[in-house]
Amino acid sequence: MAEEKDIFKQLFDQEEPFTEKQQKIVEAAIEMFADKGYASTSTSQIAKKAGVAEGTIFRHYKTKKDLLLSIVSPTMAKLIAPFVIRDINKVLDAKYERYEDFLKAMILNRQEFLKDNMTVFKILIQEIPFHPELKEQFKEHIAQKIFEKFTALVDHYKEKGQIIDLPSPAVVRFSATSIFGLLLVRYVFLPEEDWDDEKEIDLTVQMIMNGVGKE
Amino acid sequence: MAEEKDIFKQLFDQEEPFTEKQQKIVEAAIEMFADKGYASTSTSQIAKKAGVAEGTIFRHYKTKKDLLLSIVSPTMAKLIAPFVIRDINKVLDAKYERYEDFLKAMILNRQEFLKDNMTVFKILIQEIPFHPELKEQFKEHIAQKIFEKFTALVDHYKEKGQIIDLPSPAVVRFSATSIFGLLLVRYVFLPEEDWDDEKEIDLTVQMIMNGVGKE
Amino acid sequence: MAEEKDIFKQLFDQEEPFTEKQQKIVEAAIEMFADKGYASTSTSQIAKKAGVAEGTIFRHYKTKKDLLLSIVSPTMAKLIAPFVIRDINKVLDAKYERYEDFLKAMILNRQEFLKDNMTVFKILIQEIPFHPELKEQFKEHIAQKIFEKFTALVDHYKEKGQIIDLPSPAVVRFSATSIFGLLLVRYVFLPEEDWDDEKEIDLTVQMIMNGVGKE
Amino acid sequence: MAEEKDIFKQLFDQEEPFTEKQQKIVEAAIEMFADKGYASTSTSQIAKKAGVAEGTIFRHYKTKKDLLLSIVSPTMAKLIAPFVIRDINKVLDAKYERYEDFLKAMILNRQEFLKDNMTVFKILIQEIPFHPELKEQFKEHIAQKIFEKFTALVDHYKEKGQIIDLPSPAVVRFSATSIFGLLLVRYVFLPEEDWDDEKEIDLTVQMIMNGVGKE
DNA sequence: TATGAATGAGAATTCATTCAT
DNA sequence: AATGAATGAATTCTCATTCAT
Repeated sequence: MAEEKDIFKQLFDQEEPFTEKQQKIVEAAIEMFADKGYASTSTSQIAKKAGVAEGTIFRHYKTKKDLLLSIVSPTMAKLIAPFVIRDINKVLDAKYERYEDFLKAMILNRQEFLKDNMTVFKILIQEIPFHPELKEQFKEHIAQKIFEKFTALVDHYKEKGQIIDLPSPAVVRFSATSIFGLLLVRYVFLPEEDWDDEKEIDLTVQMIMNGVGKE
Repeated sequence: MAEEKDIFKQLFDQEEPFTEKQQKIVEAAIEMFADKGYASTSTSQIAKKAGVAEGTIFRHYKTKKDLLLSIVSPTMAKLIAPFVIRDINKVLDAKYERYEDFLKAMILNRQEFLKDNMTVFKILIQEIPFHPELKEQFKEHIAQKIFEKFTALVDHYKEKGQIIDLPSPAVVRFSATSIFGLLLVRYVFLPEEDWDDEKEIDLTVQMIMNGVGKE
Repeated sequence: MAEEKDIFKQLFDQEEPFTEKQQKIVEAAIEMFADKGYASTSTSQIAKKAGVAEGTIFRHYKTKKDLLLSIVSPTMAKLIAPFVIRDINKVLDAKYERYEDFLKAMILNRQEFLKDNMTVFKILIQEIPFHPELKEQFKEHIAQKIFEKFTALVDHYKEKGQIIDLPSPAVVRFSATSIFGLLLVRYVFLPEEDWDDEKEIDLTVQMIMNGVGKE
Repeated sequence: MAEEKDIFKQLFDQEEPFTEKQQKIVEAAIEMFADKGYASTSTSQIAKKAGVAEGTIFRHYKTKKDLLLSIVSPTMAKLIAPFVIRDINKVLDAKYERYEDFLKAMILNRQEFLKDNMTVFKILIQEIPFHPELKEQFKEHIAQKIFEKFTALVDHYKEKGQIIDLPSPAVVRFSATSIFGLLLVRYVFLPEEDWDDEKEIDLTVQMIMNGVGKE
């Protein structure tokens, strides 16, 4: 289990040194952006919550939008980190013989990541529609890459005779939206409910496999 | 096909008469709210786009938020219309013997509705997180009701031996997020792509059935 | 004397209707821009002096710079009005047989104009160096045009044998800076001194004529 | 030519030693003040252009205005240096028998000075209107002194029968504004043009002499 | 019903200056 | 001497809302 972390571990960890105040600003901003949305959060409110002068925010971030991007962009990158490693197929081949093992490992891993980044993820989801740059960034760098890799993966397991003969894109969309749906509901829509995460994941994987798996 | 409309037909149709200007205002607001978000759209921009004076907006809507609610609330109501009719089970019993027939009919119907209300639906999805009243309204009146009815439906088809023995809530969540995922991707995330709607729906239903269907 | 006004009368008089508040804003802005300079005058100070809300300024002028330009540009146009009338030579021919008569009439006329527009003229002079658009506007539309017309005029009086055989541009520059110098000192640098305007003008014309006149 | 330098040589040469950073700051400030004006140049921009930290500026100059004055005041003093030497009349008597010789020598000398200090001179001219202290300083110490000495000079040459019988102040103003006009146009307004300096000066002197000279 | 000028609270951002290191 | 993070007052500009016409 520990070794799985190796595969999916976060690839981008080079954070610049933050001053104490800057840290406070980012924390305050994350909390407020998630709560009320970027557009409805004023820099003066952020400053007050962070316990700094308003000017201090603009010493570290040229604009309010810069602050948003500095929060959201790294998370976007980390979100797809597991999919950008080279030769993912070979690695998976060695590690996960069955599609469902891979699915479960991946869900667990991304869930772990989301648990730690739930708030920023919420901001990401909420703000993407309103910021063309974010949308673009997301589409080109994230959605595209995940889709490609995932399709390759499905092809891979298809060849091994584990997946039924449906168009790979459909399988991918189905698998992805199933997982995305679970995580969205679990962490964004109804985070306050009691969840038996292990069981939910098992069920989801099981149902996906029933849907696309071959005997 | 005409009869299906009977079941899912829209229940709330009592619109007050709009003046021409008011119509223009609402149209402009819908377009801009969907595009840039409620908080980032100014009443002056709406007025300009609608070709009316700024004051005119406030003749018809006491506040900017009133304008938002007047747009979004009716759509929320209509969205669940199919699920609030009494004795839905009996009706379904008579009409759709199989779970998958029901699923397909429902998806087709809601898709039709979304096609006509895509923009407002987008606004609804985008603004819910930022407006506690909307969130509350949505949770209590919409999600709750759909979940209840849907669970009853699943129990209904379970009794008929068409659904495997998983906890009904899990089946509901799985079915719902699969459908919701499809519609979300289709109409909110990637509306510009070319879609073979009929086929996508069939595939989705098929996979859901593979996931939860018996035999 | 009244007829001279005909020749040099202001050509651009189409002012849009100002609201009372707008008038107040412009008056306050003119006074303060002249006194402290554009950059050192804040819109809140202008608003206070004009007795309006700060927002009102931006209802009438999109930006602070717009306010400046709306004040300065028309004056720039009016300043050269006398030189843009067609067939100025013919008119002059009929009216002023001698170069010095023309000079005196023109100085008197422009002096009249400056007396009425001293403050805006001061702003113009002071702000031109700091605003590339103004500089450009001034160079291309004003300086250029005056220089051309003036050169033609000098040629005209040269042909009549009234001006000595120096390069026309030099004569123009000398005449112009002599006049400009007088007006600058009189109205911008030392407006508070007691001046015998008639006499100063006569002296200046006399010295210019001594400098460039024949015989 | 070397001896002329004696007469007009700069009187104030005691500059304090500048650190390298300080030098950079002053250079940056001069360039930016001349370009955008004092009020529109921020200390942070100066710091960036000078390649120093913002705080460093305030190590050397208590305030931003101090920085301006430290740049502008010495130039103001040097500008009138030639006129503050005692017994200028006697010196001139010995050196320049004719008014026009004196004029030409002086213009050449001041032109040399301006050529080396054009940028600071531009700042001086541009900022005087906005800073009462500067204005005061200029009027009392500069304009006043030049005017007095110049008047004495004109009287001096009048007695020698070289200048016609006009009121000396008028002659002074005329001569001064002619020269000032030339230098202003040459170095502030149109510095980029090609100038035949020698010739322009000769022409100006000639025209002044025609204007005020006897025979 | 419709207008649009006017408002004042508040938004993002800039700025000269201070101070601990 | 030099730094650069921090400040808070001030600046330009926006915005939802009001109201006399």
